Amino acid sequence: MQPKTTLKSLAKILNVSVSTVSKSLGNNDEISEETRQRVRALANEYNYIPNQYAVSLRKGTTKTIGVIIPNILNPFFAKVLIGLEEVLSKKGYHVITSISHESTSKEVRCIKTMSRGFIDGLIMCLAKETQVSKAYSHLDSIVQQKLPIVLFDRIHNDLQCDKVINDDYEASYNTTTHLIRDKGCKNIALVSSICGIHLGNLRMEGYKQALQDHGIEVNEKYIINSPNLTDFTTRIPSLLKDKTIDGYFGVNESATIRTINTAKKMNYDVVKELPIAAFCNTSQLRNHPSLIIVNQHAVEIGHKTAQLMLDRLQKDTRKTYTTTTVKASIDYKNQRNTTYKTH
Amino acid sequence: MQPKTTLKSLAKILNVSVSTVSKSLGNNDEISEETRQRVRALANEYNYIPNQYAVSLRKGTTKTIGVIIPNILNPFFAKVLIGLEEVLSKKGYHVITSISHESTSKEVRCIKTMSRGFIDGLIMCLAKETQVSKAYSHLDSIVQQKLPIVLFDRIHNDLQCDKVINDDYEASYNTTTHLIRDKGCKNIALVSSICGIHLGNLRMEGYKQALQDHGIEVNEKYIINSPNLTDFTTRIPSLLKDKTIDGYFGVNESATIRTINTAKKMNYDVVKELPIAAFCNTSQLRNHPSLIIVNQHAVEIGHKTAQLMLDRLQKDTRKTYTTTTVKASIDYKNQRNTTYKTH
DNA sequence: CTGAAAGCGCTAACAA
DNA sequence: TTGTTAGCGCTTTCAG
Repeated sequence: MQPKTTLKSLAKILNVSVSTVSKSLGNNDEISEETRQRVRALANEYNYIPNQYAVSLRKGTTKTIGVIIPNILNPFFAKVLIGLEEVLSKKGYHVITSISHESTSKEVRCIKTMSRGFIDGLIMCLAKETQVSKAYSHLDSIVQQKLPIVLFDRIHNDLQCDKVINDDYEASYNTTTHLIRDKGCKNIALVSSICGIHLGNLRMEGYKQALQDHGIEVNEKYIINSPNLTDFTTRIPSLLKDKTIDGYFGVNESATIRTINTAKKMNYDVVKELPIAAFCNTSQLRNHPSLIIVNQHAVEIGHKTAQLMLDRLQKDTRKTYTTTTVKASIDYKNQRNTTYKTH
Repeated sequence: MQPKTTLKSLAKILNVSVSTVSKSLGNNDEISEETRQRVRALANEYNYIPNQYAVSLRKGTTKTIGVIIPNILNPFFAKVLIGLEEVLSKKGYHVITSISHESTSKEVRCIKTMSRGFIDGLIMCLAKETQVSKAYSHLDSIVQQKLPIVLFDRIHNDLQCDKVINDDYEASYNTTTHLIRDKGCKNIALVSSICGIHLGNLRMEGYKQALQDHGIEVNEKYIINSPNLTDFTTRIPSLLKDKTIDGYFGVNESATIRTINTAKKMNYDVVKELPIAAFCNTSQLRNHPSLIIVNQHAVEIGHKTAQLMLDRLQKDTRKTYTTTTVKASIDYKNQRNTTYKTH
């Protein structure tokens, strides 16, 4: 290691006290303009960067936000992360990211490492296992510690914190309606591998309600709803062979991909033959010429989530927690309909 | 904030000194077994977690590794990240990630924030802009600071540090050979959007050499090599219309996706009609029934990179730097041929 | 076996 | 306008 540039070393060179240097760098007007300039010049020359650990220890604030996401390979989460970073880093916050790999125990571990001393706030999306088993006790302990927390996408309603979600029910309802009204579909198959996750259930309900509101009976034969992608291997082929089906709705990305690829293996290009709508963030699928994309506006979810965290960090006296909905839009005309609704 | 559990607070309760508590928790045998147990029990009860910032400040070591990747939406990088985390977190290291968005100035900013006080070592993949402009001076300053650094995938040969790469030239050579020998291709089109990146050039050379070695002349008409994806929009259609082409080689993922989707828009299912080989990490493409996948073994690149960092952190007296090659394999038979070669 | 004390680099009262 | 001092939470000599 090179002899590190610290306040002390700068002070020595300039023959002033450490606190003078500290104040100068903080542009404190207790210090004469002249001294401030001398200090700044030298600090610059020596490429001085304050030691974040010392600052944090002293100030009791860390200027870093922890983020826990379930799966980095899902581009939805990658995009949210980009959005988070954009607004957080602009405000001088660092972002440290951990991945729970959809497991509750990993989630607990991540929280434990981050939650004391290390971060000022926690942003997270619940692991699948956590939502399915409804084991939320590890979250309570964060709230008790008064560590600000913002949940996004997969939330736990009872937790006292800010939340950001999609309008999953409405988006699903509208998409199904679009397939019925504009595409003339009557027998719409639904594929989902997020059974058990709350937003998965909402999307399912939106689909069913839209069918009913248009006088179409729900047919369980047309629905694959299993958390296990391997179930798909056996069930998709029979679905695809059912020629009464005249439209598809992929309620999540991996289920959609699995369906399309299985079809390809059977030498059947579903996307070309039938209208397919899907929640989707992969560029691969998004650029697909004929897919009807449900755009979740992941980056904006990141922005909104980060903003809520920032607000909370500034004025945590405010006791009311908000749930913000970022509306998904259907990109069948390449249009963007993003609007926020706070309640 | 709840009154925080610190060494001090535990010491007070137990009526011992802070240092006794500290040593007990460190399982120091200066302290009697009995006392150690009492301390451990209480620490457990109060859910004590040491303040990382204080520890780092005191020890002069941070137990965190900074990672800079160019683009989180590229699943190759996401997978490397997973690999890095797996081995680093097992050794008690935290990982903080920043994204350079392929820009040199962002890269400089990331390095600046991380490089003093904050991290023990830096793992990075160069931004496209950095490689194209060959502006490497910001890296020299890290080396001067004696901060351990490991480069992966897109490296800078002259930098004195450990490196992990794919055998890009050979992988490309072998893939092209496979298309020629096993698939009977003679006129193989190549698409690339990583022109200017060193490994992009290597893959290009591997392709050309394989052609020549099999007595096939390189035809520039068959090659799209532009850093700009929008160029593809104009050039791909004429490529696709050229019926003398009997095989495709996608030298990177986004170029491949763009090509396949453009074909689809033209109602032409290339993948079904012709052999297509591609460097690829997206599950969407990977599961594609008839694609010939060049598997880069991204997760293992992460493992290897992390291991090199760990080694360097332990015994940095060793002066020689190694470049490790993780061999890519061609998954045309769903086989896995991963081997390492260190030179 | 246990404790007192110093100090990592920084900030912020309080003195001068 | 500048400097002195105390202390954030922790580890680690050194003394008892």
